[in-house]
Amino acid sequence: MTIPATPGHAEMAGNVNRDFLRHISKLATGSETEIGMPIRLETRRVPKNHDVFSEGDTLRDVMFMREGWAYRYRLLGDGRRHIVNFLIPGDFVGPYFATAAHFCGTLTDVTLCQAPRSDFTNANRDCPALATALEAIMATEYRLLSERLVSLGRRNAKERMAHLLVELYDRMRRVGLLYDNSYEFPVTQEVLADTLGLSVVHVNRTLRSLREDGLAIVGFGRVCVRNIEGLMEVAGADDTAHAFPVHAAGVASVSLPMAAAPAA
Amino acid sequence: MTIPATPGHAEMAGNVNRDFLRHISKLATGSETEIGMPIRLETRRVPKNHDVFSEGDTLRDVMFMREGWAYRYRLLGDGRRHIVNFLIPGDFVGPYFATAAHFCGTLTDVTLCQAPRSDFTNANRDCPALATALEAIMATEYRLLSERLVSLGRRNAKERMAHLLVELYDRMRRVGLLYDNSYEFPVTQEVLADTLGLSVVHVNRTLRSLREDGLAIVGFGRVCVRNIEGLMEVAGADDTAHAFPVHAAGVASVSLPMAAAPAA
DNA sequence: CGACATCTTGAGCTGGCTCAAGCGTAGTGG
DNA sequence: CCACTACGCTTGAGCCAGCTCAAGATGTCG
Repeated sequence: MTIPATPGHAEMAGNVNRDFLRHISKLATGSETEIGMPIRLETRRVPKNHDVFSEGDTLRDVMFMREGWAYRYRLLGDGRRHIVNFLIPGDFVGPYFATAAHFCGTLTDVTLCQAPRSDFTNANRDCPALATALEAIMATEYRLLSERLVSLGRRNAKERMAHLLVELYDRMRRVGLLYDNSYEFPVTQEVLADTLGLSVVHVNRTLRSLREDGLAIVGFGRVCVRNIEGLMEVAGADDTAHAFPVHAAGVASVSLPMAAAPAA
Repeated sequence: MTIPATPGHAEMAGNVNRDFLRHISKLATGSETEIGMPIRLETRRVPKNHDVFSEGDTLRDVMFMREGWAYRYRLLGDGRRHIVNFLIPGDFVGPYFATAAHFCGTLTDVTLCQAPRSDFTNANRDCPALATALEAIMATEYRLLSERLVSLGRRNAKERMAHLLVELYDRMRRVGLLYDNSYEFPVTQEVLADTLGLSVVHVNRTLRSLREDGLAIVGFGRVCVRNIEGLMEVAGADDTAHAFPVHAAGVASVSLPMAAAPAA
């Protein structure tokens, strides 16, 4: 579950998220490297089932996922929980702001790389490409979030589940963590329920239904996609077409200078 | 429904959104003004019930709401619609990206101010405060969106409705458009349904229920809040406490230099 | 005045919920 | 090495929040 930083990834130029990931990856290889500006990326480990930070925390550091799975969540007064988003290797953990607007918990042991927010802001100012890349990442997150919103608002249980599985299929593929149409998925049905706004029982039945339709098998910490076209169709293919590409014309040409920075 | 740019707003210093609003307001007063960098803010009008832009559009301009109500929405293949967000005066319309990820439609006649994305990017680079403010705006939008996500995932119809009304109460108040605990609300029950993931019929019953509880009266293009504490309690006060403040320590001290720019 | 949009209410239906029970597996401590 | 516990998965049964269908009222605009 480590970000592969092999030359094989060079073909994926033009994708900011991926370029940035390579960048992060390279930075994280050595314990600290320069980005034109002095940014020290530290490595931090958080064990499984712990919070990385809590709602309301003031955070000195900006963070990226290096290994493992985490999730953003919020709690309601009476104990109800809603999971906003999953975080996989390469994802920006944030927060975008010095004050965390949500909790962040781990599903597995997690390795983060982090840098003081102030350093980051400076580098951001002095390196337009970095700023653009970050903007792109934010835009992508916004897009994912609104896509999820559409799911909860207007899709039924099966469609929601299919949509989530396709989204993660795509995200895992982008970071080279898709193997033979399957990917690691350390997510219990309870967590899934809190993500999709369903009950655990109904999540179970929905997964069974997808399995019986030969679309995907979810369990034992993995998702095995049997029929990605079918899954996308259930998810609402028209919609996902716009949603998943990270891209964007205006950013495709960005090449992060620090991606070429030598590892220490 | 015009952004008031009266001195009375000076007391609200420290709130980026509001500072920025005043800034936009001032800029829009004259047809063009300088922001240290040459940014020409043009005014554009879009009539009621029209799209400002469509999903997939490549947009030359970055836009802000000056007057009127609009909304971001997405469509599913079979015609289902989901409304992601409402846009009120002072809001950044975006898109954050050159390619629109959603439709943007108007609920009333709308006046926008807009500037070419390229100009904006330059100004953004040369004016750290502007960049920070934009970042804050994005973070706020992200927060609103995840709050809405929690609503759709884990709140029932009444809670969702109350939450939305409180959110808008707060946003309208921030831009000085709250009058005697009521605000303009040019939103049909159908639009409301597509926002909250409910049916029109159930929206109607939910509004009746809130009315009968003496919490809020929604209709005739207005929301009249009768009992804001009660409404917040139904919405889940604990949660909203974190959600609504735009603020954030790290940004509170930002004072946009161009906010002081003289009108033409 | 006709056409259309919006709101309202009743009546019956259903997708997803709750409650409850059973099962397999992974620790954990004696 | 074997209880014992805890957690996650699975399935059945009954229920209900919110849905769909239907019809009428009201307003509005050309």
